[in-house]
Amino acid sequence: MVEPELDALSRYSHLAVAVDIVVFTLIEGQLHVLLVTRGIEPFVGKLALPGGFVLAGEGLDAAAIRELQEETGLVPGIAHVEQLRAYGAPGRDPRGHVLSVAYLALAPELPHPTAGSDAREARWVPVADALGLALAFDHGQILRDGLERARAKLEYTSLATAFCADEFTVSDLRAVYEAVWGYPLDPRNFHRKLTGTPGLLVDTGRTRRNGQGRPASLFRAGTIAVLNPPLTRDEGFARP
Amino acid sequence: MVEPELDALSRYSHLAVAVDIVVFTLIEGQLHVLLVTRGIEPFVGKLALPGGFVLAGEGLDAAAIRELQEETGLVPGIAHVEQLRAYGAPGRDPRGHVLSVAYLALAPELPHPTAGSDAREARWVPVADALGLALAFDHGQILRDGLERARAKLEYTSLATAFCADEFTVSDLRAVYEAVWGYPLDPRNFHRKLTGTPGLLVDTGRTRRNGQGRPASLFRAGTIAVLNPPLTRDEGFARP
DNA sequence: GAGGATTGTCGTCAATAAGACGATAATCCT
DNA sequence: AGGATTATCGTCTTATTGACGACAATCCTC
Repeated sequence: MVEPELDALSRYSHLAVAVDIVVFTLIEGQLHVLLVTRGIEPFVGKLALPGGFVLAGEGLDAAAIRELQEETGLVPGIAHVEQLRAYGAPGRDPRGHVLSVAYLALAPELPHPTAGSDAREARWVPVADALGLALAFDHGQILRDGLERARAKLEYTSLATAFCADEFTVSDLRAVYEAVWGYPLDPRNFHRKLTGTPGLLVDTGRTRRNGQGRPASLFRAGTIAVLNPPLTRDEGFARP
Repeated sequence: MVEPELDALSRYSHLAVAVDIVVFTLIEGQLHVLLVTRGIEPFVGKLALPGGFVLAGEGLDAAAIRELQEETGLVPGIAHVEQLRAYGAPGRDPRGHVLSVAYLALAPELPHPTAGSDAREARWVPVADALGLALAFDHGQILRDGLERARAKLEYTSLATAFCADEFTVSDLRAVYEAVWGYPLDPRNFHRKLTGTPGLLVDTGRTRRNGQGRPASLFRAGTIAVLNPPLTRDEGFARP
């Protein structure tokens, strides 16, 4: 195709660009996703992923982080944020052609679970429930893609630590895996694998009492971000 | 943020949206990427990835496939095409804010390697060379991301077959892995792994003579698209 | 404060898969 | 015919996993 003149760029600006964010966190051992109730058309009253339009001159990552902060009050640096992919089917927004760049964010359990800075109500919904709801736009698909990305990256990265506080126990980590993958793991083999990967966990030397049972050693994330060989999950066992 | 009125969508259309495609193919056992020489500003004369602006009402995948067809004459269905990710840093295009959705395409060796339908010259460049060139825009980064995606997906999918013709030998497949990963694999272990994964390859019963040596059995791709367990690559061995 | 319940950690054993590499098969070349 | 070349099968060793026993260190209850 022929490219535009220098000043004719706006001839090709027929798409609005938005970001939508799949924010996961763990609440009482259960995986939750942040959803907002839409206050305006289209899809008034329906649940949707938090998001909004990219502002002029704003980068995509910046827009995602800004929206995340507006919806949750999350300070950048606490959560892990990465781009998922772009969704641009022509009919996905009834108002017109809107391209959405979806992001995946993982956060530790937050002190204030809900804090909407604008009119929309935001709340944490168990992922198992959210998957059964009819979300606005193609947000159901985006949620499924985000969940699959999170599940896959737990296999071969240290991403699970993004769900944990600065210091955590091996059981904390295992709870993350069990919540995201949806089935229980053997505590002994999990412990062997995670502590046996050099550079993954750094032992603080201290322990933490969890109500009952023997106190667990406290770790913080090490420098290694890649698990090689990976921690394979049992395909076909994930709870929908 | 506050959302626009129904008819105010254009207030948020300040980005132009383009697609850029990383097309890989194998030519004489070497991995090549399709690059075009830019005919207009900015970056006149520089090499860039093929791509162009998304047309009004056009989906992203459709735009990528259209551009791919315009540049290479590739018929949809022959090549594997998947979205890579979106690139939207404000300064990546000197003309203004342009969001690019990058795609990765893998094609078997084509009869007509170069066929530009417009003024730009397109040609296959060995990836080893392309990585050392200063490409236009952030296309160097996109190329590196595309290469990493291809390398990673060979590990756990049957994607290598996308580089091969309809029928192929185990050696053909191994040549794909060696070209993409950049180092040699043991023919015996590779053969055992690939033929030992049920459902991955379907034996046609026929063989093919390759100049010298014993004729090789001809296979076609089976129904299994995921390798479990994966074929792990040797990290830190890849040739740049 | 003794015993049981609970949770964390270490160890053992068998099954599986991968890396190294010998050996044979089926072709081409000279 | 003999050597070179490529394909395929087999063997051995080692690394990793999955299943599960055993012990350690705490809490709870009587």
